[in-house]
Amino acid sequence: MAPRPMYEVIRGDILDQINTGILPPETRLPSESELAERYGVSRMTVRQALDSLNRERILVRRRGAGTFVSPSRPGSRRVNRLRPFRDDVMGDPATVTTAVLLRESTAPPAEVAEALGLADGGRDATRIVRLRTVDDEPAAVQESWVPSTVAPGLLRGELVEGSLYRTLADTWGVELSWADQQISAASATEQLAAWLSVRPGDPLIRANRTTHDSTGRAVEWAVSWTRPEFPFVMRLEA
Amino acid sequence: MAPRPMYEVIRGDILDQINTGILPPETRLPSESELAERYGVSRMTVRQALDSLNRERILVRRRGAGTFVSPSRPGSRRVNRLRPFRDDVMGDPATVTTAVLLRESTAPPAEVAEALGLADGGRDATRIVRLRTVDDEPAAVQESWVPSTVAPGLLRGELVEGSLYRTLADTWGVELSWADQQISAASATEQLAAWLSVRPGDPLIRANRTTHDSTGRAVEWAVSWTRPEFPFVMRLEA
DNA sequence: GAGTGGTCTAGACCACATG
DNA sequence: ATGTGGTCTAGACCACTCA
Repeated sequence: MAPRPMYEVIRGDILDQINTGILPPETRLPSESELAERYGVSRMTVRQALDSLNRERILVRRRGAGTFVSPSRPGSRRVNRLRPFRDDVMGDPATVTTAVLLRESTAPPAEVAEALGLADGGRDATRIVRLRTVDDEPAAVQESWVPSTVAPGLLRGELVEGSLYRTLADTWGVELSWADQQISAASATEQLAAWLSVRPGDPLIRANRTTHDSTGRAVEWAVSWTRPEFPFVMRLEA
Repeated sequence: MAPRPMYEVIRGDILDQINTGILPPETRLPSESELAERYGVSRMTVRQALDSLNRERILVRRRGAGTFVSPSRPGSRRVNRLRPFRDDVMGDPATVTTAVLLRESTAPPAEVAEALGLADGGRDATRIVRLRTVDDEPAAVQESWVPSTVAPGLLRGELVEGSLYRTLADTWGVELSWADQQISAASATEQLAAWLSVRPGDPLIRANRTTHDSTGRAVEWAVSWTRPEFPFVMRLEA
């Protein structure tokens, strides 16, 4: 028993036809009335499917003219989302690995302590430096700071699938909610160059962010250096 | 005559009541049937209003329970927006200037033509290279390609306040809608270094994007090089 | 003028949450 | 058991685009 609603079936059919190239970009779809007849449903049901695809910009609707496949390229992944590293990687990598380069418990530098809102008391935090590889290619080095008050014992336990976000959620019940992120550029230091298999001085994408949970508490401060071959992809909306 | 659709009227009423505090967070709204009766419309029309507010997370709907005002106040500022350069600059710069370094009409390279969806016919485009300064400091070089079919005559006219987006909107009625953007890093070439007052080889933020209008048509392909002192800031949501 | 999408109706049956 | 939202119908009139 999987009685999917008809509008989801129709939606899925259209999506398949777009992804397989049966419906190339700019193609006009059959009219609402024709689709309704073809599926044996009412026009309102067809509209539920078309409207949802229209809202996601996969289809473009023009009154009086018809419904068309959006001319945009299929790089349709949305990346302005807060989520684990591996979900942000473009394409379909076979393997995404994590190597922990360093893990220690220490007082964070002033800049980090301030971003995390750590007062004079309890300014202890866990620092984790990881190397992420994509298809055996070194892609990024990530340095994360998590206050001890958020995740006591993070120093010792295993990371769930190498993901700090998964670990915070599964082990400490931290509900990640939002992050403020800055993206810039930097030259590779000797150390970074060695880890990332580039030459010292080569350009890297530098990002830092402060991550908050659903209560608004800062739970992580992180900085990362990523090779330019692995750009940050995002969609901007008007 | 302002024949606004009824579902927009209902939507606006509810939004007003939320914003004025008449409907505080977590409050339950009247049921669909009751709202339908109150407004003298059918239930499907009420659903159009409630569904749209639900998609924006302003309302939360629970089957069998009711429709509620979302418990969290929406974050005040959205940052992942498509907008003119000066609106993206951090802080409160006194001056943001634009110098046009180059403007020509030519056939774009294959990569650009493909991104813009230009077929063999009519592959003419206008190329504009601009230097943006913030408080007299060179901040970014932007190179834009706009198909001649989108903005014929762009080669000659003035740019509205130095903004290509404003110009496209005001002069050609182009409604910008969304852009897919990639952010990476690159070393400054001799030319870029001279324009941006950095040394050749210094790291720069490299971004490229394809901008679409409300019909889904690609209207601009752009690449920019920005000094690391002017990072890209964004908010990530879970 | 013919066809399209945008809006709307007045019903219906269902799955689900709550008392 | 009652009421809620989720899905769906078989019509209708309108504004708009395009030939």
